[in-house]
Amino acid sequence: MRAVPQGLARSRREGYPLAVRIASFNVNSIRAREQAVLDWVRGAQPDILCLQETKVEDDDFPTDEFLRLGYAVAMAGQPAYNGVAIAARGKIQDVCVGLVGDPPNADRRCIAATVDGLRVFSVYVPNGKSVGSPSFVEKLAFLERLRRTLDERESPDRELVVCGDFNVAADERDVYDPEAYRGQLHFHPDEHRALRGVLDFGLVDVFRHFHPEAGAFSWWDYRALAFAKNQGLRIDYAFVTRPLLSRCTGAFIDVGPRRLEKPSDHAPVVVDVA
DNA sequence: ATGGTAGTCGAACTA
Repeated sequence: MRAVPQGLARSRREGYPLAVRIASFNVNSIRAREQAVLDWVRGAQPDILCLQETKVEDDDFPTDEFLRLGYAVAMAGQPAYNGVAIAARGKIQDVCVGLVGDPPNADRRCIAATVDGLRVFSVYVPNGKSVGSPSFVEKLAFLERLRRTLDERESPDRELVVCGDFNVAADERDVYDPEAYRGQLHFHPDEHRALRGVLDFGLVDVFRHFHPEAGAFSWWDYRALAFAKNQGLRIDYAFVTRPLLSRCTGAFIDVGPRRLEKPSDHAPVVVDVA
């Protein structure tokens, strides 16, 4: 009997490339959400899970709990704010924290790693606070540095997935009320330009590739009964290079966790690869 | 309703 994590046996198909389920989940505190996230992992069985807004220093991350489920974890955390991680059933290699051109002591908003030959990014783009604010300028600069990081370190000709909370709704279909949001935070032309800059590296929005219809959201404000009224935005994405897109078999947003008591304000995005 | 709720940290900040 070999000591192999359960998931690997499930993912490997003899004579075929690895079948992989990749997920991205802004958990809004991994400590507040620990049981909800672990329960979701047990049910959805992702092979690779990108986490955002873990809001915890690395020593306090529930690493052992993930290990018990068969996942290794690479993390880049800080106290109280931000924090990203990648949990995976496979071996996690070549971990890289931050972006090319980051200022010293930058917020922990990006971690990259290689899992079974697949390059994975978990990204938490700054919210931006309000259009034109210093934080908004930093949001645009972050997206530019992400593009620069991809240019300098990765290739659109190789299999790569960039997962995360981008805090930008890509087009009208991603906003419950596009006319009310036009020009506002999350739906501003400057944000769209910056997001397009990232995608122009050679990335495709996998969920949108499989679901062209409007009205699928990944985030709902905690306030004003936004979830009950389905007043949401789609701001969480899995972007993949063309070589990886050709192996993708489907994608979905799992609203289940958003219905629970004390949920994250985001729902996980899931991508399946043959 | 320039409000509303949630998380961190123990007042105010971020989202």
